[in-house]
This record gives sequence, C-alpha cells and structure tokens, in this order.
Amino acid sequence: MLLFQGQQFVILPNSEGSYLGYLTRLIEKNGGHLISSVEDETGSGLATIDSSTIVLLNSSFVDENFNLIQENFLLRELRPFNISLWNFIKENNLKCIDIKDISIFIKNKKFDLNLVQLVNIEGHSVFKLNDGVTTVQTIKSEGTNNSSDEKILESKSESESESESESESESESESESESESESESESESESESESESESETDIEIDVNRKTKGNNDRIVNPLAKLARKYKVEGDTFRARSYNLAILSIDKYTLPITSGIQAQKEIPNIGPSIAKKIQRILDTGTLPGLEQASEQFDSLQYFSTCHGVGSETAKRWNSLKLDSFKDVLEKFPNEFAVEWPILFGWSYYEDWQKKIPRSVCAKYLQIVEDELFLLDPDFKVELQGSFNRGLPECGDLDLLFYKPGCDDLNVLCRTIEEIAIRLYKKSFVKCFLQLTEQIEKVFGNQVRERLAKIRLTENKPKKFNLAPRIKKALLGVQLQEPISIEPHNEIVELKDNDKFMSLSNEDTSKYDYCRRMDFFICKWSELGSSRIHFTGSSEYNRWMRLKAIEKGMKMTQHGLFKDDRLLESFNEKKIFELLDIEYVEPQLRNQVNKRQKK
DNA sequence: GGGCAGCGCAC
DNA sequence: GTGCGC
DNA sequence: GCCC
Repeated sequence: MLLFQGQQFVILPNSEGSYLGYLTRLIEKNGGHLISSVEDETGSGLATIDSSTIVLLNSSFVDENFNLIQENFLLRELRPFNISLWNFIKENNLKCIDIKDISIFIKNKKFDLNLVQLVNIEGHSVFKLNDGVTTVQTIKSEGTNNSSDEKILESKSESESESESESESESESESESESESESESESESESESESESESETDIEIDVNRKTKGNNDRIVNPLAKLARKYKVEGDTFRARSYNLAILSIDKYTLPITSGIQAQKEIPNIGPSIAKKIQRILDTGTLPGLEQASEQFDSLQYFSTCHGVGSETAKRWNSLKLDSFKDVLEKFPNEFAVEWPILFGWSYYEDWQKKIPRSVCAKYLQIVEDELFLLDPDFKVELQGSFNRGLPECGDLDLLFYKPGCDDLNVLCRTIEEIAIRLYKKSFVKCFLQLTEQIEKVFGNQVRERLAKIRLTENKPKKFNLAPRIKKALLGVQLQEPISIEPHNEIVELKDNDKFMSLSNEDTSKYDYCRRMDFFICKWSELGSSRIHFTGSSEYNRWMRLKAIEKGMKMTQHGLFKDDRLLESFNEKKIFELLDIEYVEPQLRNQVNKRQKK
C-alpha cells in the first residue's frame, strides 16, 4: 500500500517550480492523486475536488502559527476559475496543510494528519473590503510592453489579521512542548526591535516570533548572539547565526542533539552545533549575561541612524553612556557628522514599523507632487512593501522616467521633489545636503546644532554634494494614525530626551518615518527593481548565482566580462541566471546553499 | 584559508 | 581607505 | 560563524 493511496491533493497557488515539481512527483510516486490546478481553464479541477481533498499551501502563505497569511497575494496568483476553487475550499472547510509537511509524512512513512498542524484559513474572506483602505501595488511585469508599467489600484485591503503578541497559545498542539512553555519565558525577556526591516538587520528575522515550538528555546540564545556580533561589527559571524536560525525555523522536526542539527540542518557547523547541545543540556549559553552590559551600550548607540558599530565601540570604550555624555566630552563628533543629530532626534520614531496601509498614503503624497512636477515620471514603492510584508521598516521609493537615461534629469527631479515636499512640511529632514537643499534646510541643521550649543565657535560650513542619486529623508504624514501596536523599541535615555523630535502625540500626526528616494535609468529599470525590492539576503543569493556563472550583478545590470548582458528586463535577468522568476513576495525567504 | 554582494556618499 | 547605509 |  502506497503512502498516499486514494488521497487527493490540490496545490495552491498553482505556480510551477522545481521544488514543486519535486513534491508533485513525490506525491504521485506514493500513490496520491493531484488535482491539476495549473493550466486548467476548463474548470475540471473544480469538478473533481471533493470535501476529502487535502489542500497543500505554499509555505510562503503560512505563518508560524499555522495561519494563512497574505491571502490577497495568494488570490492574485490564482486564475479566475481557481477563485471558485478557493471559495469551494473555504465553504467546505477543506483541510489545509503547509506543503512542506509532505516531507513529514514521507519521513514517518505514514500519512496521518495528526502528525502535522492544519493551517487555519478562517478569518479571511475573499475580496474583503474593510475600512476602505486601498493598497497601491505595483505590477512588475516586464518587457517591452510599456503599458505594463502602469500601476493598478487594488481595492483589496491587506489581511491585517496577523495581530501580534497575544497568540501564545498554539504551542500545546505541538504534542510535547508544554513542559517548557514557562522555562522559555525567563530565557528571553526582551523582544527585539528590528525584525524585518533589512535596513537594520542583515537578515530579516522576526525575533518576536510567537511560536514557542521545540526549537525556539534554541533559537533565542542564538539570536542574542547574532545581535551581539552585529553590534560589534562582526557582520559575517552575525550573518552566519542568522542563517542558522532561519534554517532551524524551516526544520520541522524537533532538535534533540547538536550532532543531529549539524548533520541535518544547513548552515549549522561545529561551533553552533556545540552551542545547541549546550542549550539542550543547560537551557542557556554561558557568557550571554555577562556580555550584556557592553551589548546594551553598543545597541543603544548603534540604533541611532549614522552610528555604526565602529562609532558605538569607540564611544563605549571611552566610557560614554549617552549621547549627551558624548556631546559634553567630545562635541566634535556631532559637528562633523551632523546627520547623527537627526538620528538622535528621531531615535524612537524611526524604530517604529509602518503598517502597509499607511505606506500607501505616503506614496500617494509623493506621487501627487511628482505628477505636478513631471507627469511622465514614475515612482514605485520597493523594499519590504513590495515584498508584501504587513509592515515595513522604512519606505523605499524608486523614481524613473520612461525613455530617460539622463542622470542629471533624474537627480535633479528627486532633489526638487524632496525640496517641494519639505516646503509642504511632509519632509522633515534631509540626511545629505546639496546646494539647493542647504538653502531651505541649512537653518534647520544649524538649529539642531544650536540646540547642543555647537554653533558659537564655528559658523558651520557644510559639505555640499553637486547632485544626489539618492535622498535619505525623514517624512511625516499630517494626519493622526490609528493605534499601532509596535514592537518594543530601544528607548532614548532620559538624559538624551531633550533632543528628541519623536512624536509623542499621535492624535495629529503620524510618527516620523524614514523614506529613501532612489533613481534609476530607464534602461536599468529591471535590475534596479530587483535590487531595491530585495530582500538584501535575496540579492546576495542572486549575486552569488551570478558569480557562479562568471557574471556580476548589480543594480545597474547583469554583466559578463564587464559587458552588459541585460538591465531592463527583469525576467530576462532571472533567465540568464537560470533562476526561475519569482514574484517579489516570495523573495523574503532565504535561498541558501543546501547541505548534502 | 579565502570568500562571504556591490555600490553611493561623506570624510 | 574607512565608516555607514542602501 | 559557515561553506567550499
């Protein structure tokens, strides 16, 4: 008797892919029947589906709590007739599981739904239209077809249902995890601020993860180490830990020994294996607590925009413990690096996550202004927004103009837009200066310098860039925000609060947000979109692929021997790299080297 | 033991 | 070249 | 830190 004999499955969404192909072959080899949902315009999938059919969901649409996420993206990938399929699934309450759980059945040589966790698809309704929020989403189809560069407005609002922080309760279904459900709470008291804003962390990790699965107690100390190495500037080591964590997260079986982990999980080598064993034995790692004072100091400083690990280490070794302290003893630190003053001023606001629905409002304001300046210009939200994350760390805007490769035009346009928006009080601060920007914003910098009494002896002469290819800004929406449950942030010390411009009263304005303007030549649209959409880890992976093929990939294109192969057509770049094209929302996951 | 993405901007 | 950020 |  074959494993899946007599069992019917349907895979959603219906995209092809090598991994998917592998799984389908696996299922069929084991006697399972797959309803074809791909390329099936006849609706026969709907005809053959029945209430015992198991729905296999792509892992990207399942969160750690086994809830369906990003249903709107799922729907977008379904063809029209498959929407009815989806509705059938919901109406008849078909059992849904994460597709990767297929491997659990194979491993256990048993098809038993009790081995896995069913995915909850409740709470999502097809085409729900709540609170009238419309989300602007850019369609990224590429090629010579210019009309595909238009934006469309979707009237689907985001599935906001992933409310954070209260769902601690699903772990008991993990069959053996109850016993440690309290022991982990002591090991990890602080929740981290930076989760998926790739501007802050190299790798996007949700440190506030809610699952308290078996492997979580292992992950938390490792995450601490990753953060420790990150603030110390050891980025490669920090990245290694983060990759290990992501691999552990993907590993669905319980980890019972360090050796096992090293053998079966990629990105775990001898050192981490040893630490895992230590955690399993003692529940923690030695040295995590002692190091924490230095860690706190480094983290405190480097959370500020413009302060990196080197500066943080220097200040820490000088026994400075607050920005005010730095100011009193080494005032020059701020006079030279004036952008740090704004990092200090917006220290708290800039750590707060931006909900998707709010992102669209920010885009709208820039879009409106851009249209007045030059209706042919385009602007798109890139970054984590484009990857469909429910909240973003900052806003990445890519500007371009069809047919225009003139850097001067492009540079001048973002500068002009930023200045106009500054005059409208939308832009709150610039983090670089040009001659034009200095005219409107210079006084504001001087005001900040005066605030720390640094203007008397030096009538500051700023360095002015001739032009800017990117603009780093602080922006603020002139409207109140809805209650925003934000992650815990690092708070400014009382000593340092006098500089703060962070928003205390959200009844009138949103928080100040970080917004970045980037430009790209029309001929480089595809490679720029890949670059700015990220994630940074995805970029790394792709660029490694390029290296393997003797090519080089940058935001300006794909090159071989310094000859441009492709830069305009996004899909062509994937093709040339032998990578299957994936939509932006699937570029959150890390593609990594596999352990053989 | 070398590589780990590659670039822009300020200094 | 270094530091920082994207 | 890990991978080759």
